[in-house]
Amino acid sequence: MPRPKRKEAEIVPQLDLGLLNRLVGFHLREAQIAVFRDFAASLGPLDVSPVIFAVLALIDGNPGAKQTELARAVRLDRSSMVSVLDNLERRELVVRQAVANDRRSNALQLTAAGTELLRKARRLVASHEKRLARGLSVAERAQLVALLGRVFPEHR
Amino acid sequence: MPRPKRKEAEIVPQLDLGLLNRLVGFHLREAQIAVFRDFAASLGPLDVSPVIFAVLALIDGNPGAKQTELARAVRLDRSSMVSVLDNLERRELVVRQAVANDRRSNALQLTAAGTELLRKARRLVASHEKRLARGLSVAERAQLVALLGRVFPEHR
DNA sequence: TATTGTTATACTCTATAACTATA
DNA sequence: TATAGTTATAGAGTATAACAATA
Repeated sequence: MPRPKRKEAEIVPQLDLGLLNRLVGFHLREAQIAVFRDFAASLGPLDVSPVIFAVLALIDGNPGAKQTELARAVRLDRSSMVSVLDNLERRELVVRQAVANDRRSNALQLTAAGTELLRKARRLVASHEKRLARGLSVAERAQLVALLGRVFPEHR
Repeated sequence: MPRPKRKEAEIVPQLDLGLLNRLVGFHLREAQIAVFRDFAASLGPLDVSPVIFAVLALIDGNPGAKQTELARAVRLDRSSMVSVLDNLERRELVVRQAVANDRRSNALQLTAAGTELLRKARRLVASHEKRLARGLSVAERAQLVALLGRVFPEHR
């Protein structure tokens, strides 16, 4: 059986990254671009972005949460959260419910469809996470999470 | 001397992050937002974004680099690199030079002003990096960089 | 045919400021 | 006065598709 012809090792000239190679910020951006693209490829068909996934998961874990609380948790401005929730409500995944004591606030709840979509999304996110950390052991992945959590802790 | 009145410990209700807390992608986004904001606060006055800094540093370390090579190195589309370089050329930080053998390509070079701006930017980036990793030891910071470099290695 | 740079275009994401209704 | 949600608006950043010049 003949050895399969080896594909030409396309020599793509790579630039010297120099000092960039030592910067946390640079690698953070690189990693985030790759992760975001894989996330989009995997969850895009469900029309679920990272922010939407986070919002659905947060409402699920904190039923009755207010818009401003959600906004703070995902680091968006209150006004930006409005369009996210408009989107989710239009898709009948979330409802804004009236709050008894405070007629200014909305209490957010998942609909049955929202819960169901979240269930599907969670499965896709789980395999996405597995993919992105394919080269890391379980301990290394946990350590990456821990180290990331210590970047600008004063901003949390 | 009277003990200074302690500031009220503002009790801000925090949502339960649930499974988000275990996701690399979630923490990556959190960290990047914080890092980007500090970068902008520090280098915004110089009108230097992360991409612009990377491009200046890359041209400095790879004089004569072509636009497409730069685009690949910072993970932008060729067409997006055009506006970045239009910006830098308008500010007389970079010049597009003709290439002898290939009349399709441009060879990028820093001007004296570009070199000088990069020098200032490097100093600001150095203190920015120090700030973001304030809570990490030197070894931990290096490990964070190493771990980030192993996220989606197949995309590099 | 393939590559380099370019243009026109459009889209996504997000913030700011000002408004309203409540508290 | 302060807060919750909203609206109108604008800006940054990026990609896609099509094109001309050149290889």
